[in-house]
Amino acid sequence: MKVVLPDATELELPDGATGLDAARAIGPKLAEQAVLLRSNGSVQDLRDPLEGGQQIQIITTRDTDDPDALYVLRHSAAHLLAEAVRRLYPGVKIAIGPPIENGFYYDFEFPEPIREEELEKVEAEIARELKEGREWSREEVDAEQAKRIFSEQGENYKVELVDTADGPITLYTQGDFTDLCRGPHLQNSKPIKALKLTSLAGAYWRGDEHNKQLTRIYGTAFYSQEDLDRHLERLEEARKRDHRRLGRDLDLFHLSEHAPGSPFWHPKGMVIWNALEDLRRQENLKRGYDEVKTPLLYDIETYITSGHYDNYKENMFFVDTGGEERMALKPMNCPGHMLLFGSELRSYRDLPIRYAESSTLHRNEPGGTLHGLFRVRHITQDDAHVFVTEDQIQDEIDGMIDFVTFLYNQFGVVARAELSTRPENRLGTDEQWDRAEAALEAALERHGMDYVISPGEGTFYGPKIDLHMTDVLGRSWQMGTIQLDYQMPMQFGLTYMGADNREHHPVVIHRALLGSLERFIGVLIEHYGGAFPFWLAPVQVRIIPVGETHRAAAAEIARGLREAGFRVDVDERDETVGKRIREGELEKIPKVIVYGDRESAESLSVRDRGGEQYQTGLVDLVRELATLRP
RNA sequence: GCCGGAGUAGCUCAGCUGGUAGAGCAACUGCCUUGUAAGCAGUAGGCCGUCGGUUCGAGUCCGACCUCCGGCUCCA
Repeated sequence: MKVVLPDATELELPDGATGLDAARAIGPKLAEQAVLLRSNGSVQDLRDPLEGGQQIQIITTRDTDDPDALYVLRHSAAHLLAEAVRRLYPGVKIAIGPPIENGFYYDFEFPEPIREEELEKVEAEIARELKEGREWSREEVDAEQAKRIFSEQGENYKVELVDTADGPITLYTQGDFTDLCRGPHLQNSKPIKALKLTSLAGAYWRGDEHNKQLTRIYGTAFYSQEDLDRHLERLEEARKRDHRRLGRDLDLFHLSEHAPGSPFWHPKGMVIWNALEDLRRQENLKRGYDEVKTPLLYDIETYITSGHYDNYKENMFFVDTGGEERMALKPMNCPGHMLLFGSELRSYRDLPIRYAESSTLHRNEPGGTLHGLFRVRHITQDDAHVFVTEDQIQDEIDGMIDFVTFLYNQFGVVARAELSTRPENRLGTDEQWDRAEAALEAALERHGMDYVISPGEGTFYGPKIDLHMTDVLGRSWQMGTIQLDYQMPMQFGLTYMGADNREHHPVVIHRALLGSLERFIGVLIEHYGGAFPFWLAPVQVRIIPVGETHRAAAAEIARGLREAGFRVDVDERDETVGKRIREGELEKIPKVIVYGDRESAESLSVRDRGGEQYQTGLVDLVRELATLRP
């Protein structure tokens, strides 16, 4: 048979030859360095037989940055971890151990809980394995055989995996350790030049909290020590952009144990908050939304009607009013907006009705989930509920996608869109779902947005589009959401009078575009690394008078800039110019003006963030700064 | 909520096997009169997260709780 190499030449091989055979045919060095085979974009184990006509590419230990090469390396590293743990902890059961972005993990059920300091011991055992060297062999077996092997070893998790596996069952063996595994794996452990166990965590078997919680050991591995060092450096750099750290360093906000999950916004953080609010308000008005304000506290009856009492109680804060009655803080704006819509007779001529509101929501998020500004209990969404007829859905969704694209473009942030479709348990007719899903998808298509479909992940009341962004440590957070809802208007008995002189239920679209202001600001802080663009910067211009005698003139310049609408402060502390410049730089202020004997209002000395300097007059500076506003 | 880790000055962190707490930066005071990323000196600052226990004695050992950090689950 013949296979095709990357340079389009053909290689003649005997039938049944493997990737490794192909590598040997090309050269012994290549065979030695080979780690896996890529064929038409998918990866394949070197020990797999090839098919005639197949396009092949041999990936080697020199492809140290190739994601697939790292993947296979880390997958094999995970097996070394499992072998080590099994040797050190008799009675341990092994579950699964895949490679992940930036590393790998393996889940175990330990007979006795283990502590983080024991990882060193495990690491030492792996080092010993690496020193001895391990070779992987691959074997294909049938399900019965595999189950027998693993039940003899008492590995019930593996037995369960075999039961749910599809396709051929493969086993990989290194030394005296055999694992159920799809592969691919390295030929041997030589390419693993750097390996580090990073953390210990609990993880539910099959990701289901009703199942037993296993112990997960995380680690990472590289083709060289330098690569590992670089990776650790990158992590360190990422931590410097962490919004929690920058929030304190730049004096934007703080969190207190007296109000867990509820940020205290400092004056400088409030500047950014208000800039977002201004943008939101201005655009909402342009796009036909009406701003409303509805109560924070409602009686339980309201939440029973909305379904929150049955479905969301665990996450709500209840308030004892002193008498019989209990009330609850709103976790969402929808019940209020339903009551508002229902407070008057509505005509089809009134629709769409677009209620926008960004008041405070409270959600009692579980303690272990709180996280800086990304997961809070005090939530402020740029929320809106739009009441439409079915015919208006398409245009309305379209407008929302346009809106959200506009907003994200203001900051140069990119979100990943996800379309969640009808779940098993749902309300409404299939025809309604067909139309609703089609409307969402058409809007995404029309705007040329990349999106993935999550089948069955819609809410029980309708499909939705969610927008996700990633933080500085690679964690994904949901930002904006657009949800179609046929049900809540019915629960609240909302109607409008149609052109046919009959009552109809409106459809409601729940939508938050930035998502929560808290989370969005968290993303912005990390996105800019604290160096906000001029229009968002809490302090836009700082003036540093060189000496005491320059303070009056500096104050005068500051007054002029403030009158022109800029945020200016003057650092007239009795510190050296060098020190004050350094601090301005650390505070990431976009423009620093040094004012001394050589300067005048006609000739100012301006320093850009980063160190670039130029001379300009006050009038020209005002003109320049005005162009930096959106 | 679950698993692991951590809470010492405003911030970053030292504090050994138990013997009454320390540095740098910040703050304050004085000197210097400052020119594009840290001038010099001094002073002050701590219920060692909270509560309980062991001990002659606890920052240090044990327990509970609170908060934070890394995961899991859940979510904007």
